[in-house]
Amino acid sequence: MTFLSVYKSLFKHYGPQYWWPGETPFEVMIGAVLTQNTAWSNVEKAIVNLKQAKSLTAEKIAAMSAADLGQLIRPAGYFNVKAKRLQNFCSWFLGQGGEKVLNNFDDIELRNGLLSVNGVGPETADDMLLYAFNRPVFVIDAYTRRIFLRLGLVAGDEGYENLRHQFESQLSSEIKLRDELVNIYNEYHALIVLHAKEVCRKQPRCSECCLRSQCPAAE
DNA sequence: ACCCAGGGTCATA
DNA sequence: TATGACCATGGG
Repeated sequence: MTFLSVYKSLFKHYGPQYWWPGETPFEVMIGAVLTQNTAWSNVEKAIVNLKQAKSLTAEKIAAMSAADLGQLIRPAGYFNVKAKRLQNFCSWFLGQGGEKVLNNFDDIELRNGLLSVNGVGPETADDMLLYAFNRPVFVIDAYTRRIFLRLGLVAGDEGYENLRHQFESQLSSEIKLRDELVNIYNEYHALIVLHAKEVCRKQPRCSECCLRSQCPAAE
């Protein structure tokens, strides 16, 4: 059993997800911060507010007061913390020269830059790298840990980087074309989130799970 | 009324 | 390095 075979099962069962939900790369970046430990339905409301206020740009977010920004993103929760984080990110984004310049950074350089922003941790940075910048990074989240621990493919207590490299080294050894690898990382993470939310939670019956033939925990 | 959600930072030991 | 406290809204 491999990471690739699990991916194939999920893809066959659910089909492509075409993530990330967002109209522009910048919207994806903002959504990545807003969705930290928060349901996506709440993030959507915050993004609608930002759009209605015509404030979904790095310039506007960096310039407005933290209090005003906090009110706009309030439905996303932790609004005081996230207002500051969004401003930290937008200041950095503008300081680097914006999207045009950042697109020329290599993968490592861009990842380190994102991680240097206070409020952007490994998962948020990888969401941005994969879904806004189309870079080949595998996103690890709580769902990924749970599912693959259950499948017996990981120990479960590895650090973030360790786990990410496990997925990346194995998948990149099987998929040679960069664009194809990016596409698989993109769909894979989306499928993991979908599977965890829509199936494991609502319908925790192994006999109905599309991964049952690969899962030691299934009857 | 309770539980959790597509994390991250900071203060302690 | 490794825990714990803290942040906060909205849906099930």
